[in-house]
Amino acid sequence: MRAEAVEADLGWALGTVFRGYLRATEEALAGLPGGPRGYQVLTSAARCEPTRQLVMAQHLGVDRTVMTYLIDDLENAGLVERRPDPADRRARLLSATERGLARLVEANRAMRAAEDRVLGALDPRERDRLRELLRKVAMADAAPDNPCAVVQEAAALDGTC
Amino acid sequence: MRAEAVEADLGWALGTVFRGYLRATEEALAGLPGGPRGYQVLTSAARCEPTRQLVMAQHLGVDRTVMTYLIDDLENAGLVERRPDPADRRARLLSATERGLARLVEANRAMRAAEDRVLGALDPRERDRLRELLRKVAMADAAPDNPCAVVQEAAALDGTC
DNA sequence: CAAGATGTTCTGCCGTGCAGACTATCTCAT
DNA sequence: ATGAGATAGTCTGCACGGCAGAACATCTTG
Repeated sequence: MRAEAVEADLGWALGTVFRGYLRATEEALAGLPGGPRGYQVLTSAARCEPTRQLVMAQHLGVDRTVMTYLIDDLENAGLVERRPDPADRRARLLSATERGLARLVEANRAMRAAEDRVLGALDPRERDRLRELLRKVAMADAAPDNPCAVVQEAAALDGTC
Repeated sequence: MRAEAVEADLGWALGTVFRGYLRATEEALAGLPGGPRGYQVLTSAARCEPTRQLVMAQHLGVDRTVMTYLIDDLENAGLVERRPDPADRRARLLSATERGLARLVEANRAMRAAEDRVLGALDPRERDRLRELLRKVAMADAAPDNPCAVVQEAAALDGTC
């Protein structure tokens, strides 16, 4: 016996799909500060209640120090807004501006198409399954101590703020 | 309506899972030059026929220039071997040494455990499904013009060299 | 044999993650 | 109330990896 193929390696598949995703979305997010990361920050900032920088950074897997200038760029573009938290003036609450929301709607449309292009090898049923499984793993990984995230998300999904 | 949650974003899920993978495997691959990338190179080098650097780099999504010192490190550790291709002396053929194969077997064992830890939120059936779907997307993305990769892999998997 | 293409390596630039320091603010114990 | 320690955000400096471009050896084609 020699060895197994790289294609069987989870890391290879993850990395390849991730790179494909980055490639496919870079044109969909052209002009948006921060690229995919900026898109995720903007999406998070568009939630019902404003979120603190650090909480958001941890949830998105972005370093604190990177978060600073990532938000700087988005703020300079007029897409998000930083406000001191009245309950803790050390913290800054992040929320999307009207312009940011409009830009997000536009970006969402482009992203749908890009994501479908990434998953082009799968039929619609498989795509949903893959999204679901990835999300399940990611949720468990991102918030082992924060079960309310699921509730928050459900509330956000049906649009009731 | 405000917006959808980040958790619904494919990029967020992919990134989070990918980071979780890197975190989980870094101890499994401790001491192996290049970390996950080195592991993939070593796995690829352990194939039946030696492969050219550039071909391998493209398949693994590694930059040419990075591939150079990645292989340098693995070669210095005595795990892989560079030889000029007799058919084209510009190219270098990469193959794993005996020591590299032994190290790979050891690494594979540790990686199995690490990968299962990453997918801990899924039951065995779901894990297989996720691997399968990811692999399908990755294969289509990595080799849109190289259908024989599947055959090569099948040959490698059953150990017939 | 000349001209262009290709594989590998090297150099330099940039974006990103990370560690550490610093300021402003909060919390808690006394 | 007040002082000690913790925390949010920012800034600086370092390291690693991707990327562009050049250099060199070699192959291929006319």
